[in-house]
Amino acid sequence: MDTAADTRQRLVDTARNLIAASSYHAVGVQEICGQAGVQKGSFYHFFDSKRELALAAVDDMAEYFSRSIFEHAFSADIAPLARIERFFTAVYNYHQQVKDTTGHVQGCPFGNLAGELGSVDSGMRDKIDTLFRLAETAIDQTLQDAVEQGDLPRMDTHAAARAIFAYAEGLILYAKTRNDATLIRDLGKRAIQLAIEAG
Amino acid sequence: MDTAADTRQRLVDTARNLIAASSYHAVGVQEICGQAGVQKGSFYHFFDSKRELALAAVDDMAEYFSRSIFEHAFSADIAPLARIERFFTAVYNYHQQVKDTTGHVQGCPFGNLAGELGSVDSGMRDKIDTLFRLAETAIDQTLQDAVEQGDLPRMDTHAAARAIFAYAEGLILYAKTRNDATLIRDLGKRAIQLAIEAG
DNA sequence: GCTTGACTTGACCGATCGGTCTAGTAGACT
DNA sequence: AGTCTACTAGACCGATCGGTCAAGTCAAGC
Repeated sequence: MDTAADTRQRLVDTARNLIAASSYHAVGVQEICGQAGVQKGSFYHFFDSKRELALAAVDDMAEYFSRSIFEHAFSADIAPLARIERFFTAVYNYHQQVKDTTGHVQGCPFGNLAGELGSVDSGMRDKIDTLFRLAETAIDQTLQDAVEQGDLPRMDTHAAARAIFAYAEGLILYAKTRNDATLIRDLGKRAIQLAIEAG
Repeated sequence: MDTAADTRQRLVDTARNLIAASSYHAVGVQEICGQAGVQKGSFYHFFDSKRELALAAVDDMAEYFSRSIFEHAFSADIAPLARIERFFTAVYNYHQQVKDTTGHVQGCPFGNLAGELGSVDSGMRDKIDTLFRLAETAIDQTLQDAVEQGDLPRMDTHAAARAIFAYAEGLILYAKTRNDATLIRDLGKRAIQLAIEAG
C-alpha cells in the first residue's frame, strides 16, 4: 500500500539509514529518493529541503532510541545503579548488532551529526542538545533514586549525570574509531565511578 | 616568498581551518584553493586528491596538538595525577579559545572526522585510531607513574587510560553540542575517578 | 645558453548537487 | 458528474562537485 504516510515514512527511514551509514553531506537527495523509491517531486512535497528531512529523521531516531533503549534500560524493575549498567549494556548491544549487520560500528547518529553540523547548523545543534538533555535527565533521575535508596552518597546528581552521558558518547565515538563495539561493554562498567565526587 | 613548500603548507593550513569549522564533505577543493590563494592545478600537483590533503591536514593537526597540548600537559614537572588534570585544563583552554575566536566550540577535529568518515574511509579511520592510541599511551604512562609513586593503587592502567581518553572525547563532543566549553573544565575534574576500578 | 623538471595558470570535463516546475493521476467531498 | 486537493512523475535548472589537462613560467644544473 503506497499511502502518502508510507511515502513520507519511507523517506525518513531511508534518510536515517543512509545518514547513519555515512554522513549528512555525503548523502544526496537523489540517493535518498532512489533508495526509497520516491520521485523528486514527492520528496519536495513532503519536505521543504534536505535539511528538513534530516531534522525529521533525527526526531524519528530519537523516538526509536527512546523506546528501544532508554525506556527499557531505565525502568525501575531493578536497582538504580544496575539500570545504568543496563543502559551501557544496551548501548553495547545496539552497536554490536549494527556492526554485525553492516561491518562497521557506525557510532551515535546524534553525535555524528553534532560533530558534522554543530558549528554550521544551530537548529540541528539545538535539537541534538535537547535530546542529550533528555538522556541526561533519565540518568539524573536514576542517580537520585540511588541516592534516596542509600546506594550513593548525597551529591550533585545532575553534574554526575552529564559526566556519565558524556562518557557514553565518548565510548561510542571511541568504539567507532576503533571499529570495536566491545569497548563500550568493557569500559562502560566504569561509568558509575564518575558519580563519586572527588574529595 | 611563495615557495613550493609554502604553497603546500598554505593548502594544509587552509584545509585544517575549513574542515575544522565545518566538515570534510562541506568543504570543496575550490573553496580551499580560493582561500589559500592557490590554483586548482597547483593543488593537484601537491596532492593526488582532496582526500590526500585531508589526511595530510590530520597529520599536521596531530603534530600541532602533540606539541601544544600533550607535550606540555604530560611533562613530568608535576605529580602524575596533576598532569591529567592539566591535560583537561589544556583541552578546555583550547576549545574556549576557539569559541572566543569563532563563536563556536568546534569540537575535536579528529573526533569529528572519525564520526563523519569512520564508516566510509577506513584509511582515515585507521589514522585517527592511531592518533587516539598515542594519546592513550601518554595517559597510560602517566597512570603508571602514579601507581609507582603510590598515588594510585595497582590497576590495569591501560584500560583506565582508554576510559579517560574516551571521557575526554565525550566531553568535547558534549561541549560542542551545547556550544559550551566550560563543560570540559567542570566535568573534566572527574576523569581520574575512571581510573579506580570498580569492585 | 640550453635543458630539465618542479611548479603555476586557468580553462575545461562529466557528474552530481539541492531544488523547481509543469503536467498529470487518483481518491474524497459536494 | 464535477471539483478540489493531495500526491506523483520526471524533465529541467544553475551551481558546484572532484578532477584533468595543455600551456606556460622560472630557477637550478650542466
